[in-house]
Order: sequence, then C-alpha cells, then structure tokens
Amino acid sequence: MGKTLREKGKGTVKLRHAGLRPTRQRVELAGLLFKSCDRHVTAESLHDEVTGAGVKVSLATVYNTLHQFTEAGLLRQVIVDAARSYFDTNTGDHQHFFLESEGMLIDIPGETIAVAGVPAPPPGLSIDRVDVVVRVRRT
Amino acid sequence: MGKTLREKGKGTVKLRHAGLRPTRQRVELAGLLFKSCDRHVTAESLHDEVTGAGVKVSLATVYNTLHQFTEAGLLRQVIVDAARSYFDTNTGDHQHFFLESEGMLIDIPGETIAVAGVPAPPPGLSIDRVDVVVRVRRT
DNA sequence: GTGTTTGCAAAGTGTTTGCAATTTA
DNA sequence: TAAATTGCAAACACTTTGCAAACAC
Repeated sequence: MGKTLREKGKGTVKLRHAGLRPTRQRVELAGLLFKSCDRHVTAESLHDEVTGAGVKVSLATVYNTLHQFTEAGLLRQVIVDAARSYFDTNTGDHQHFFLESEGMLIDIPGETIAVAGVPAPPPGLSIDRVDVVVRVRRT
Repeated sequence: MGKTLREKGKGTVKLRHAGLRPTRQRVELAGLLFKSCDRHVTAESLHDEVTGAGVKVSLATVYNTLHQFTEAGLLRQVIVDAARSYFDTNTGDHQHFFLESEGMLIDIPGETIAVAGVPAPPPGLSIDRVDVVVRVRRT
C-alpha cells in the first residue's frame, strides 16, 4: 500500500488495452472521461475540467489525447456544430438531442429511434453510418 | 435591350422579395446558386465559382451573402463536417448522403426517409428539426 | 538507453468584423 | 443625399504542428 507502488486502475488497463502508454496525462483524462457513464466533452471543456481538478495538462495534449482515444475506439466524435468538436464516451449505436444554444448533447439510445427508407447510396458508395440529430430549443 | 437598361431577372425579383437589395454581388451569387435546382456550396467553393466566372466578389461578401440568404430562407445551412459550412439551395424537408472524403453532399427527398420513435425531448425543450446524415464512403 | 509523449508557442484554417470607400434607391 | 453594402485587412476561435525537454519502459 506504499506510495511507491503505482496504482493500476481501470483507466490504466483500458489504455494498455488500446495500445496507449498510460502516461500521467492520459490516465488523468481517461479517469475523468470514463468514471461516469455517458459523457460529452469538447477539448476545451475537458481541459477546463482537468485543470480545475488541479492537474496540469496542456490543451494541445487534450486535443491529441481525444483523437488518440477516438482512433482507439474509446471515444466517438459527434458532429453537430460547425464551431466545435464534441466527443462522446458512448461509442455504441445511439443518436442525440442537441441544444445548440447551450452546446448540450443528450443521448438517445440506439433502439429508440428507427430510420426507415434510407435509399441505396449511389453506385460505388456504401453506407458507413446513419446519424440522427434531433435539434431542440428552449420552449 | 441597351446595356444601360439593367436586366431584372428572376434573381433580382427573388432578392427584392427577400428584402435584400439586388446589388451586383448578390445578383451574381443568386444567379449561380439558383440557376440549377439543388446545389450544395461552401463559401470557398462559391467564391471560386464566381471568381472563375470573371466576377469580382470578395470572400467576406460571399460569407455575408450566404448568411443573409440563409436568414431570408433562400438557403439552408447543413452541418455535416466540423471543418466546413455547407449551404443548400434546397430549403425543403429532406436529408443527405455525405461523402466526407470529397466533401460531397447528395440530397435525399424528405418523403423517402422516415424517422420513427423520436422520444419526447426533456422538459422545457421542443424539437426544432430532425436531421439525418447518411455517411457514405467509396467502396 | 531508446523510443514515446508532452508542452509550448507558432502556424493553420475557416470565419467574422471594423471601417473607409462605394453603391443603391 | 441618406442608408445599405462592399472589400480589405486585421481579428477570431478552434485546432494542428514542430521541436526540445521530459517521461515510460
């Protein structure tokens, strides 16, 4: 239980599994991202969060890490706003509500929504994914 | 038929109707945008096009014009790519195929696709629009 | 030790803005 | 002429990159 023994929590294992060295920064960010279930972050919001927690990680590293996690399949990028990139810790099949005025994303489970009638793509193209964004506003 | 008489084509009328002064730039851009049916442009592609046609319009004016046209309901903004803003001359109900590698959008008529099971939004929010993006790739 | 990762600051990209000059009505 | 619009260049927000120092194994 001494301090000399490095703790290897879930985060570290997850990173190893993804082929990423569990550096201090990556472990901290993974800790924040994956401690609760479904999260939606931007590079800046995550940087603020990690900084607020008293941990020093540069914004550039946050960007790099988010992309590495995305490539590793730990995150999914969500495109709903031209100005910002969102990353979703839920990598499964699902859709989103998006409240633009507040930059807020809310998950909609994949089974909930059914998209019917998607036509066959033009020759030479195949479907990668069907994204549904339900844009909402304050009433 | 003299050159001194300004021609007032569809574009001009359309602009007047939208409460926009038919300036040379706006008339040129509207001419390009609305001459054929459904078009998808970015500020840059439209600027290249108008410039290529030998007409001088600044990029800033293209941006401003695209936004003015959008506010006037002549265009619709399509958000599919974090890096670029697309504008669609089809303002009716419809969805899109998006080929990211080439920045290409293809319309899918509104009646074609049916989205079922959209849950009620959280209290205080109401649905603005449901966007479906069918992301495709070259086979 | 050796290759990887980080942080900084600089560069990049797409977009917006301030303001004088121009154009429209 | 009065008000709207344009073009330029500078400013912007977000993101990526080059490279030396720090770190993981």
